[in-house]
Amino acid sequence: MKTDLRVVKTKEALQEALLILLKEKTLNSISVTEICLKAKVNRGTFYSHYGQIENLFEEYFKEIMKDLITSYQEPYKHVQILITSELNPSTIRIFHHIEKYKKFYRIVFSKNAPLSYYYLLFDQIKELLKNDLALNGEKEIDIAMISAYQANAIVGMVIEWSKQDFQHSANYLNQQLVRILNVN
Amino acid sequence: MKTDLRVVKTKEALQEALLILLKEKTLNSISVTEICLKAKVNRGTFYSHYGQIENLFEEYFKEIMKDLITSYQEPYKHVQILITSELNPSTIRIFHHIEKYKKFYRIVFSKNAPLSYYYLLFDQIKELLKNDLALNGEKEIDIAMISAYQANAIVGMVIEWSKQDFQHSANYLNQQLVRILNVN
DNA sequence: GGTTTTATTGAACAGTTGTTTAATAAAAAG
DNA sequence: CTTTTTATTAAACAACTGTTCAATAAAACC
Repeated sequence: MKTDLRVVKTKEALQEALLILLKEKTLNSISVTEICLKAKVNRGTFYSHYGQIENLFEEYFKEIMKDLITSYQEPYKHVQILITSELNPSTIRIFHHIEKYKKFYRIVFSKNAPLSYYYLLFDQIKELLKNDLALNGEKEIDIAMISAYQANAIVGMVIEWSKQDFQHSANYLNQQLVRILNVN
Repeated sequence: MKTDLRVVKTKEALQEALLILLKEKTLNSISVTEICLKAKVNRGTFYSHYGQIENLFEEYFKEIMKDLITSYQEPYKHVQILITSELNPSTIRIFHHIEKYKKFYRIVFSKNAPLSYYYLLFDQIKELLKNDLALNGEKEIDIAMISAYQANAIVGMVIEWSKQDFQHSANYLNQQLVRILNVN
């Protein structure tokens, strides 16, 4: 099962066309026709690969998710002493990753973005946190539930952050997270 | 500034048409043309009021949000065996409300639903929780952040719940929430 | 009840959508 | 290099979109 070169080419062309158009206008003012025109790809070909523009963006967003994983796993390095013992230091990197790609997260968190983008982020953070999850003999806890709880709590902060157009620094978010966790 | 009777009538007609169509097919297979045909309303009139179908559903969803508020504020009755350590009396009402309207929350949490629905729910829960928020002299905590954190944590559980098509009971969700809060 | 204001209508518009078809061109396989 | 396989293309399709316009009808106002 090789990947046909033609497929790779057209997908790349469509990806790039979308990125170019996103610099000029908003995601849902962009039409399929327009993307295909810029990518020099037949409209039928677009539909056979993606079906809708959202799926094209989603494919790009998956690349960004890869950066989230590596960012999360990369320990300390960029952190300036800050940390308390209460906070899992890896968590820290999530906010920095988002700050780095805030241009795209503005789209992800915009009102008419489909939930599918949100879910990609949510599922990824859930997965990352799940590995670090230490349940001290709490047998009755539904792992899926507590992971969803913790992951989405962090995304909640990001939503708040995005609503203020990412004015705060990533470090501020970390600081707040530490304090919130200490309240409980 | 009175509300013109004609406006009320057309909006009601459009609302009802949407609800009827939602029983037959999914939200994004429904066209504006179709709604207007069923509502006996001119397409131009639809556009002058809503612009897109999502806004029509949003208006309906706001009605459901009113139920969330009254549900949350109404004193708790439905439980037979009341174990105080296992019950979080305020949040259980949120879970019951969602269970009651799960038919609509399936739409709200579907992959291609716009984030705007999510935000309506999130903002409402945030608001409800904010009133009950007791910060014991934690001056440095950003109220907006901790509210977003807590509200979205609960919504996170609901996402997980919806991904299992609301198979669990509202009581199960609440039980889990209590246990999760005790871990911290 | 008569007048004024304003929401709704119908019709038309160019443009987009999503799908399908046979023809073509490009890659893979031998 | 030749054959086979398969992705892409162009063209055409009915349907839907979003917008605009003057004409009409229905409320609001006094």
